[in-house]
Amino acid sequence: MNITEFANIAGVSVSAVSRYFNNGYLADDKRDRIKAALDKTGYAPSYSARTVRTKVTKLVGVILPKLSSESISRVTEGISEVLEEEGFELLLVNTANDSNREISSLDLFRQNRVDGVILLASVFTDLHRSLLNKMRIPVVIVGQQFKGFNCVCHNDFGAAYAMTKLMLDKGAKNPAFIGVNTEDAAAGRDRKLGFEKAVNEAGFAVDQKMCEIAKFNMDSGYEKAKKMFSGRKKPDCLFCATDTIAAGAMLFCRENGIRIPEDLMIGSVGDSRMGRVLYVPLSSVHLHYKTAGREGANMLLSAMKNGSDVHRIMQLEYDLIERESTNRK
Amino acid sequence: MNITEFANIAGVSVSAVSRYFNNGYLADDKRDRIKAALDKTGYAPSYSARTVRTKVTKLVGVILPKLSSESISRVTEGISEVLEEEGFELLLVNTANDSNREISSLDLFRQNRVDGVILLASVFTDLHRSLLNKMRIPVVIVGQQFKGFNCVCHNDFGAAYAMTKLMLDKGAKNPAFIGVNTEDAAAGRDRKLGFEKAVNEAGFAVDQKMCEIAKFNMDSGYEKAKKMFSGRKKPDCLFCATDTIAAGAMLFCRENGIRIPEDLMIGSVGDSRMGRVLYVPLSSVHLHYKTAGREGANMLLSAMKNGSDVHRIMQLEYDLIERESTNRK
DNA sequence: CAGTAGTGTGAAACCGATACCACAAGCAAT
DNA sequence: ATTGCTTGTGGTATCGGTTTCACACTACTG
Repeated sequence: MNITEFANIAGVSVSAVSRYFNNGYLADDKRDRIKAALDKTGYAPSYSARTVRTKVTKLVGVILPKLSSESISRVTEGISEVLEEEGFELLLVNTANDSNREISSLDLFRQNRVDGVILLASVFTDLHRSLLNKMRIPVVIVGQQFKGFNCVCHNDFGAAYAMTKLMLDKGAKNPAFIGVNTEDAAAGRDRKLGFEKAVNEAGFAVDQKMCEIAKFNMDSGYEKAKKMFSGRKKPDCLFCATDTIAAGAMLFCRENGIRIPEDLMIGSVGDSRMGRVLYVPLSSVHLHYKTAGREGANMLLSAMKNGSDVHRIMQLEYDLIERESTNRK
Repeated sequence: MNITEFANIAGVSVSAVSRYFNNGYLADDKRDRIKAALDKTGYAPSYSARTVRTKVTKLVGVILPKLSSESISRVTEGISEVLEEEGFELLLVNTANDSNREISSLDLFRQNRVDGVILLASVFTDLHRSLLNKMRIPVVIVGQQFKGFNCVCHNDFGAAYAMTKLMLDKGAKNPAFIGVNTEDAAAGRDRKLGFEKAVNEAGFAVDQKMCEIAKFNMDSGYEKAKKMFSGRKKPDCLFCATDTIAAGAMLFCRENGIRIPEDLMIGSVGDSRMGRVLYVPLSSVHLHYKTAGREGANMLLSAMKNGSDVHRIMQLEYDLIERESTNRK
């Protein structure tokens, strides 16, 4: 059923039906007739036909590296809360950490498929920059700081610094580090830098032999902890870039009789739900993921409304959460 | 830029451009000219215009109750893997456990917005049934069994039965239960029934005073465990409908000196990542969430292709995972 | 009472694509 | 020589809406 057929059934003109769904220049009797016919037929106008004319899709593209991650799904939840409130729907693309997929979906969105894009990516390249510059619709990047674009990010540096400092203040002398790929500027590079700054400020030199790079999963955390403890020098505090990595490292400690926090303090970033219930409750740094999603969505909304070319960067702060794993003395 | 303008720039007819993007009846020289013009102009055809004519959106609507749940995000990941492979994109609606939102988004999808729908809902009502019957596009339900519709579900009954039986076989005599709302036929009702069957088979009567209904979160699990242990009769084994609830219950046990598994065995369903690293590693039942997503997507794909009216129900099996929390004797 | 602002109307143009059409050329099989 | 099949072609109708337009009718305002 299309608008013409429906208009005939309702006994009004096509224009009247269109006006019914849009502005209000319509007499009450026609409004009633249309409402009645609507109940009877269940007619609903076609989104795509409308979009052809208006160029408005009421869709926002969300590009993310994976779905089954607590931090990412919290961000997404924040995004969806705000956007659904405003009548937008989410076109989700899971790139599975594949950079090509990121590029190709940005390219897809470049067409009149969505009104705006929210991008959660971990690694940004020049290719990203040139593609993002070509976008004719607003884009907001969440979780990373990428100069010249709208961003909502966390204070990853500060978070890592604060957690490392906490452990050093408690008397640790041999700090160790398990991070992630430093091409990831937020979770990789900045958290490493924050760790290093705290170590240096405490009067120590960063021993790169005590620094490992892991993947974003538990097994990798386990393996890196194993490697670290196989050396001669034993660390007495360990900073992990994510809770998941820390959980893996803890697993190794438990199996090998390394007591936490007596022999080794452990702290990380992310404050995931599991932290509370680990065999030693994990000190972590809470990042406001959901807020980041909400703010990113708000930023996008205002960019879509005003079409402004001004780019804003918003950095969210953190909360240090102390639990048993750093509770020495 | 539209197809006409682009065709002029490329020096070919509008039809030629359309054919370039669709079927292949096109001479090589024109193909080359179009390719060159494409590089120069960056033209891309409009999806909505195409959809008006073809009625194909290449979009699948996914309705889910929340995003930040490990099981749901694993299902979604499975869905996205299969559908993106086939060139479909996901239109995600997060209903935040709001049944009205479920209804309204089904209604939205009823229009020509998507080619098919995957529905992850926990509670099904008659309203759902009537609305689903009105859908003119294929729908697949994942995680629940709803007669008369395409479903991919888990053996929730069997999973709960197996876990409870495991604990009873180890000698437990006072089984307790913390479940979820039984309006949720899968995680609520079936897991309760599975528990009850195992208890009855072991020669005990189910004591409804030892059965609590919790929400899907850790704090709720904690509270219900507290309530349960405040009574005179103390359970010696506890089945929880989800790992998260079990984790909350464990938290209570730890705080109150209840030893696991010596005083209380605990087992649950879901096999989430945290189970391995809880202070007592948690026995659980692995459900194939990601596979459910993949199979649901496959089912939808074939329904969209064949437009078949035959409804299939696929039930996935489970794997019992034994860890410390049930390791008595 | 003229002027004008606001409300209301349906026909027709328009949005940007694809499907259909009639027709042509090349080639192999009858 | 005729036929049938495949490949290739551009013009145009069509998809299902919205926006524009010219015009009509009221209700104020000065």
